[in-house]
Amino acid sequence: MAGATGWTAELISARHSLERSSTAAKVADILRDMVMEGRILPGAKLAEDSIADALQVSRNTLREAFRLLSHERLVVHELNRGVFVRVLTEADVIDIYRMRRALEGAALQFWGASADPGRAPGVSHVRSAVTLGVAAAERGDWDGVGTANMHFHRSIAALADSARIDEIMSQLLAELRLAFHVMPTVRDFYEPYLGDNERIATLVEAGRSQEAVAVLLDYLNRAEDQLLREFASKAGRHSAQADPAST
Amino acid sequence: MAGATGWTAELISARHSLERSSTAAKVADILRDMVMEGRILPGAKLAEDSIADALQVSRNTLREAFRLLSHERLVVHELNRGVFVRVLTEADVIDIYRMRRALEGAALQFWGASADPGRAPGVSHVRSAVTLGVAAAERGDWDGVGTANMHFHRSIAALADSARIDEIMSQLLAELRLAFHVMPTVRDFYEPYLGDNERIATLVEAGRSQEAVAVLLDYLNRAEDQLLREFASKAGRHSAQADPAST
DNA sequence: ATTGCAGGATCGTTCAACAAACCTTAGGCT
DNA sequence: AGCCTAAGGTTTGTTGAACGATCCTGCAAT
Repeated sequence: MAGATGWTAELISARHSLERSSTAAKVADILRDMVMEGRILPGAKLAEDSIADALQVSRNTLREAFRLLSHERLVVHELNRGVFVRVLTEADVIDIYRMRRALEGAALQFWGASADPGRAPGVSHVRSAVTLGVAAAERGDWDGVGTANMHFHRSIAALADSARIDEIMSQLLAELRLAFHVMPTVRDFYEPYLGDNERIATLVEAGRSQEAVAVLLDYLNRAEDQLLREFASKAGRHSAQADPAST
Repeated sequence: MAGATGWTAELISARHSLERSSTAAKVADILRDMVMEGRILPGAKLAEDSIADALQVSRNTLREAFRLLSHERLVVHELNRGVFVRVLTEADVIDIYRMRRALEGAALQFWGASADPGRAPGVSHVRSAVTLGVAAAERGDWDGVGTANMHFHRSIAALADSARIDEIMSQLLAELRLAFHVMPTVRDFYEPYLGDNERIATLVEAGRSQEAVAVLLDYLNRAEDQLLREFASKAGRHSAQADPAST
């Protein structure tokens, strides 16, 4: 680009590529991607032998990768039975949204109030996530809207400026993606909330954090309800033929 | 139907007693206790060979135990260098207290408001933690006061009634115990806060959650400051001659 | 329809081995 | 002396094989 400074910046951004990582971490990366993309569905068993064979790693290393993923709650480990892709229950969804209310709400209320321009960088990230989502919606890219929505909520939590909160937040959103597999189409899920995000961003920029919290909590309530409704309807569909009384 | 369901319910409550655990988990338990009691100090290296030899387990299972502990942030794993007992930095303390403000504050504000007796159980736990602390203080058991204080804050977070929040909270308090090793005596740390806990409990019982949040946040500020001061004085003692600018 | 009992499959754990990365130490150079 | 380099020993990362323990499946028996 410009010159010498462009060099170093480029190098820094490429630094992660030479951050060595154990093969267990790489294996975990591969499996995580497949789970998140829905190529391995919740409830599926991850057999040690077949996966170790397919990836050409030893069972011991694969087991270390499993530990990493179970720590992220993407898989569950049952003693002597193996590991399975996590199946979210209604209780999980309720719990996750309860935590989101706590983290995002607190971030907005305690740290979103600083209206002075000195702490604007965090707020500007919120705004850019909103515009990103609007742009994606305008070109009909509902997958992009979903990604932007995640950015939005992560930027809300990031107002607290805490590495731990950021990490937990990413983990919660990753978990939720397991639940999104029950959604028939992502559009129905994300479309209603574009306006909410915009309103929250505006309120934060105006320093009216109390009102922003109110909108956020209302948003979380509706999103949670929608997910739970989808869960209930799916459960109904499944137990219909599992009912043994009709033989 | 009434009789049969009573049976199974009782069985479910006793189910945990036959929950077997892997040897890796047992090894992690042993090491966790030693770290928490200060028998292994922060910064110490946990060599695989010697520990595996002492505990009579294979290196592989020991490494699985290490994963568990590093997930709890009690040890850190450096690639090709080994695992070390976590050394908390000032930045860590700041971050942990930021998270505590978010979780405990949100729990108190969003879920502590329910003054109806129907949701009293959670509030009663807060109260009993307070009386436990007072009793310990009266008999001079300052270790007991510390334990009661942890119970108190865990019961505050438990108002949210979320398994995830409970887990994170326990983890944060466990991490903080690593920092407490810098405190000369625990009494100086806990004594000033007995009154705060009592006041918070009373406010919660009265349904005045907004005021309770204020007291709690003030408490967290002071506790954080005290810890950071202790950190600074210790660092000063260590690097006194490393700073050539001041005379 | 439930119970009891093989047989096979999978997991938990150990062991021994080797390559790779790290740390220490001894020389060699200016 | 002080600094760089190279050799050697030590510890970690990963593998492959092995064996007991546990779980699952199918079939026979009541």
